[in-house]
Amino acid sequence: MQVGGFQDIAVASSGGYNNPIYTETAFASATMRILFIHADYMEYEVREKTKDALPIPDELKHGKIDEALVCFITAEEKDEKDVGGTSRAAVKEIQDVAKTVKTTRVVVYPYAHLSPSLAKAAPAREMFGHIAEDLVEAGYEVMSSPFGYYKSFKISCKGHPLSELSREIEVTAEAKKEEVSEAVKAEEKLVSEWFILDPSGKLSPLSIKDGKVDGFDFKSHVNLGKFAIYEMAKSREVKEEPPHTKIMRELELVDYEPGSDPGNLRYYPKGRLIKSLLEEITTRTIIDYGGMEIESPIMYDFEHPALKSYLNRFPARQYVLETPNKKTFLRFAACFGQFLMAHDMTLSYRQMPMRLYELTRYSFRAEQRGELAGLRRLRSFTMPDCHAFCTDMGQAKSEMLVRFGVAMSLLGNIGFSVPADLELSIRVTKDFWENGKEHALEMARRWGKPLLLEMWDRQFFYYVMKYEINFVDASDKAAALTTDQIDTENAKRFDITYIDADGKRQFPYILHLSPAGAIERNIYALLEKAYMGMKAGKVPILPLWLSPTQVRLVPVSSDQLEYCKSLLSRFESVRADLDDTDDSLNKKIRKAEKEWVPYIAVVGRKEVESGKLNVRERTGKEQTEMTVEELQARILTETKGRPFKPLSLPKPISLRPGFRG
RNA sequence: GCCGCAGUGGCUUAGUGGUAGAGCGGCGCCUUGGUAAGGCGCAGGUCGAGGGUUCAAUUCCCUUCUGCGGCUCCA
Repeated sequence: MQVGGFQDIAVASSGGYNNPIYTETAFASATMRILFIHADYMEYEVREKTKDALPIPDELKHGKIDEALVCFITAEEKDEKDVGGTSRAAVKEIQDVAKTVKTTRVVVYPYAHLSPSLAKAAPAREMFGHIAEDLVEAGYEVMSSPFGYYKSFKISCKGHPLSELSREIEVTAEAKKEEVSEAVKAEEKLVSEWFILDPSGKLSPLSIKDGKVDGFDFKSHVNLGKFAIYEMAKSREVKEEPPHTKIMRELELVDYEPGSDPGNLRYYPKGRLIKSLLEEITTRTIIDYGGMEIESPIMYDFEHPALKSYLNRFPARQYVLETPNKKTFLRFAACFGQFLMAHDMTLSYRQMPMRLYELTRYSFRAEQRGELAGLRRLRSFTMPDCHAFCTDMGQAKSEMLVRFGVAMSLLGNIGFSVPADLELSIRVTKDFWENGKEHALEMARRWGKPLLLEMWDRQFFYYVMKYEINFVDASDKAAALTTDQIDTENAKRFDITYIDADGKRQFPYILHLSPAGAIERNIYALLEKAYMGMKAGKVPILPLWLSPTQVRLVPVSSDQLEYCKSLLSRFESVRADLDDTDDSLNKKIRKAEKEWVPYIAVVGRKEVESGKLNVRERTGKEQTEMTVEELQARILTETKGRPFKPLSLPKPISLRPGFRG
C-alpha cells in the first residue's frame, strides 16, 4: 500500500462464511485484527506454555461460555505506538458487533495467527487487559482466555447470516483521539462576555434571550444581528443546500473531488483562473505593504518541541502523516515555516516591523466531517499568511492598524462593499481590554459602523487580541475572511529574537494576518453575495476583473464568423471569446447569460458594415453601439488596478470540453 | 467524529420487489436565425460501491463512500 494511494480492499472467499475483508490504510495507524464469531458455545483448554507465558491460576486453565461473541484478537507491532487508543478502538468495534448480534457475552481470545508482524508480549498483554476491563465496565460478561499459552478450543458457530459473520476489522480512527490539541480542549472552558462596540466608543453588553440576542437594536444593522446570533447562540436552523456550492458547479468553477479526502476540491479552468487572480491580487497587495514573500515546506516534524507545543495552543486538528523516517503533520498555516525561518534570522529593531509573507497552497486542517461546507470550510485551502514581527506592544498595535487598512482596501478591490457587505468582530482578553481599549476604539472608528466585541476572562490561546472581518451568507452563517492577531507567546516558543537599541536580545510581538482569509472563502462570499442579490431581484454577476469571460462575441449568423475571429485579436488585456457554434442567436445569448458573461457583443450584417459592436450589458440589459476599442477601454477602466490573466480556455467555445455536462 | 436526510445516463430528475422513462447536454441532418431554449433523428444507464435476504433487488437489510442539515468548530 502506498502512501496517499487508494484503499486496497482485497476480498478473500471463505467457504460458507461471509467474506473476511482485509483493509490497510496508508499511514501507520493501529491495525489490530479481530476475527468475530458468534457462537452457541465456546470452550478452551490450556495445553503448553509459550516463552511469553506468565503463571496463571488453575481456574483460568479451562473456560467455557454459552452464547457469546468470540473475538480472536491479534495485537500487531504497529499497535504498540498507541496502546490506549488501539484498545479503545477495539472495544468500540467489539461493542458494535456485539450490539449487531444482540449479545452481552464476549470472549477475548488472544490469537497470534492473524498477523505476520506481532506486537511484543508486554504491550499486547496490556492491550488485552484494557479491552477486557473496558468491556466489563461497559456491562458485558467477559471471558478472557490466558495470554502466552498454547490452547485447544471448541467452538460452535451460529448459523444465521449476521451472527455467524466473521470479519477482520481495521481499527484505526479512534487511536487519534489523544492528538486533539490542548487548545481545542481549552475552548470548552472558555468564558466569554459579548458586546456591541460602536464607532463612538459606546459599549452595549449583549445577552441571549429565547434564542435572540438582547442588548442592542439591530434594526439598521441586520447582518450584525445575524452575525451576533451566529457567534453567541448555539443552535441554528437551516435546511437548504448552500447556494454557492450549486453555483460553483453550475458555472464550472469548482467541484467536489470524491477521489480525494472530503474538503479537498478540484478547480476547473474558470475556477482556477478566478482563484489565481485572487491569489495574485492578495500577494501583490501584501508585497506593496512591505511583506517579504517566502516559501516554506508544507509538512513538519511532529516531535519538534516548539512545533509540538504550538500545536497545542492552536485550536485545530491536524492531518498527520508518516514519512519514511518520521511522523509529520501538514501545516494549517504558514506560521511554522516563517517562525522556524525567523528563529535563524538576525534582526535589528531598526528593521522592524519585519514582515514575512507566504501564500500557502495549501494549508491543511483535519476538520470534523460535519464541519465541512463547500468553499466555506475546507480541509485544504489556500491562505495568505503575513506575520509582522514588532518590537513592543505599541508597535504591534499601530502595525495592526496599518494592516487593517490594507485588508479593508484589498477586500474593496476584490469586489466587496466595505464595510457594508461585512461585519467586524474584535476578541480580547479582559486584561488587554482594560489596559489597551484605545486600540479597539480606534479600529471601531476606522470601521465606521458597530461591531461585535468578545471578551475572554483569560488568555486561552497564543494571542491576547484578534479581529476578524466576517461575511454573513445567504443562510445567515458567518465566515471570517480576514483575521489578524497579537501573539505574545510564539517568539519565546520558537526563540525568535531581535537586537534592541541597547544591543540586547529581545522577544518581539508577532502579528498573524490573513489579509483576505482563505482565497476559497472569497470565492464563496462572492458567489453568496451574487445569490443574495439575485434573491433581491438583481442579476447575479461576478466582479468584472474576475469574470472568466469578460466579452463574448456572438455572430448573428455564420456569415459573420470570420469577421468575429478577426475582432478577437483586437482585444488586449481583456478576456474575450467567441460563440462559434451554429446555435440560433437566441440560444447563443442564453448560453452567455447563463455563464454570467458581463458583456455580450452581437455582430450581424449591420455591425460588420458599421465596424461597431452591439453590446448587451448583463446588468441592465441595455444595448449600446460601441467600437472594440471603446469596449476595451471601458473594461480596462472598470478593472483598473486589478491583475489581469488571459482566458484559460480556448476562445472559440466550440473547442471547449464540457467539464460537467 | 456523533445524529438525521440524500445519491437513478455527462447534468437535472420520474419511477418500481420482476434489470428503467424524460428534459438538458453530446453526436448527425435540416434551419442562417437580430438579443434568455428553431426542427427532426441517434447514441448513452450493471439505478454511488460492497455484502446480505429473496425464485428474483435499482426497490428490503447491513456496511461503506460522497454530499447536505444538526451538534461541534474555523481561514
